[in-house]
Amino acid sequence: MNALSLLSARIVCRLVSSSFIVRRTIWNRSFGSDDRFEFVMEPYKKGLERSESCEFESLRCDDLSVRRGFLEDSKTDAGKVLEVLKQDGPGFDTLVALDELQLKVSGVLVREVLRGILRSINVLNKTQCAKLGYKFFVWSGKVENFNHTAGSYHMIMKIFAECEEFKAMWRLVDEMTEKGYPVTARTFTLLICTCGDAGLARKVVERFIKSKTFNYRPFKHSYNAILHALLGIKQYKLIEWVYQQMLLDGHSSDMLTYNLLLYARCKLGKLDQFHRLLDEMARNGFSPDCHTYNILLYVLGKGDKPLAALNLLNHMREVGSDPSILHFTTLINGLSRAGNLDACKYFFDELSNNGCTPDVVCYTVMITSYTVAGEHEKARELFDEMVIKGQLPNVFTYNSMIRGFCMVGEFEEAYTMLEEMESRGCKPNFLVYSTLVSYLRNAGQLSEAHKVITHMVEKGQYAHLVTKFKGYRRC
DNA sequence: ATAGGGTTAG
Repeated sequence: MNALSLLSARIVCRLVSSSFIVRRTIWNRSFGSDDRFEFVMEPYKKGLERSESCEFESLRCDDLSVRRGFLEDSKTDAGKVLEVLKQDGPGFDTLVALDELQLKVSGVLVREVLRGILRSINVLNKTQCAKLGYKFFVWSGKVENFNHTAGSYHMIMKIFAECEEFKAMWRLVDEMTEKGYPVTARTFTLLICTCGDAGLARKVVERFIKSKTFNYRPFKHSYNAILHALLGIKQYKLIEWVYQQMLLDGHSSDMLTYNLLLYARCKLGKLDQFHRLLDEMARNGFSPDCHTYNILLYVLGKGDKPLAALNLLNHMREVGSDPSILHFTTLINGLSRAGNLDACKYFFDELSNNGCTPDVVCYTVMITSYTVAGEHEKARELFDEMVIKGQLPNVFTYNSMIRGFCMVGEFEEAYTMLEEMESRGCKPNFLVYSTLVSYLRNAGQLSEAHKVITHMVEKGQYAHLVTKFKGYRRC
């Protein structure tokens, strides 16, 4: 019995049995809140304490403190540069002022300055940010004993992308090529992300495929590199097109190509084509590997076929490809999308019997499963449990919890969660704010929604994304 | 060494 025949077996089964459910240890809320805070802060502190706690290794300690000093100096210098750039305008010679700072220009300094500019971009200052960024980029590139890296090219390209200076991005790619910098998947991704229409995106792909300077390592050929980059930015439809180009160009698929295509087709929901490719793969003598199994588990989960998934897991063990925590997480995620919470719970309990330990991703997926199934209290319990077990919630976890509180209308608790993540050094991303704002708006709490946006902008974050809130109106 | 698991709401 192989995986392919298992998959085509249309076994529909829901595992609804409370006997599978092991009662979890529940966070004892009588712990003082300070205990809890300390507990959670611990892992974040670890990273900070490393340089202080190595007094017995004086050599390492010196290295680290020198390095830290250099980083801090670079940040201070970057601040000075940004101050100078702010004064740019008629009657102020920015380039002379930059020279007068007499700074030691380093890669770190350039990165910090460009990062600073990137952070400050908003709707109103785009043109100015692009101009200043480029002015600094050119200036620093001329400093003696300093050369830009491909990384700094990518940063200025990112600034141009945010400022919608697309032609300037292309000029930079030409410049990179002329000067012999490696044009990589990162360069490709930056360009493709700014393509509003499919036609333009195809042109970018064509240019990279034909390019003789495209550095597509570690992949065997540029097609796989491009397919992989497209998967990373969820451009599934383009993946199909690139795949067709690849075949027209006379390349044959390898294991990576098949897996990338399978992934794209399952994300597009094209299951017929998915199965066709799976058959073709088998015909060409390729056996499913751990990546393929992962995709298959997702498909079985999303198709609400827990029994078939169970069989596939057994099959994996038989062929010596033991399922890992990744496989269980993928499966639970799929089952959650199918709305089969009982099966999610079953496999979440089952993974420990398979030598796996749930990590932050797995807990987050399970918390999300409870949340979308409307079992917010269970989600809260699991959140507490993961903290006890030493798994550090991240921005995905917090977003899921915040969404849960919003769904049950507990906005005060959602704000508390937001404050908590901020105080623990977990920086909210745009999506976290977007979640809060959407739910507040839908609940008719417009002024509260506005407060969240103001809070976000005051934090100095994502000002350029304000217009991307759903139903945004200037008010 | 090199590819693999998780986000809105509509």
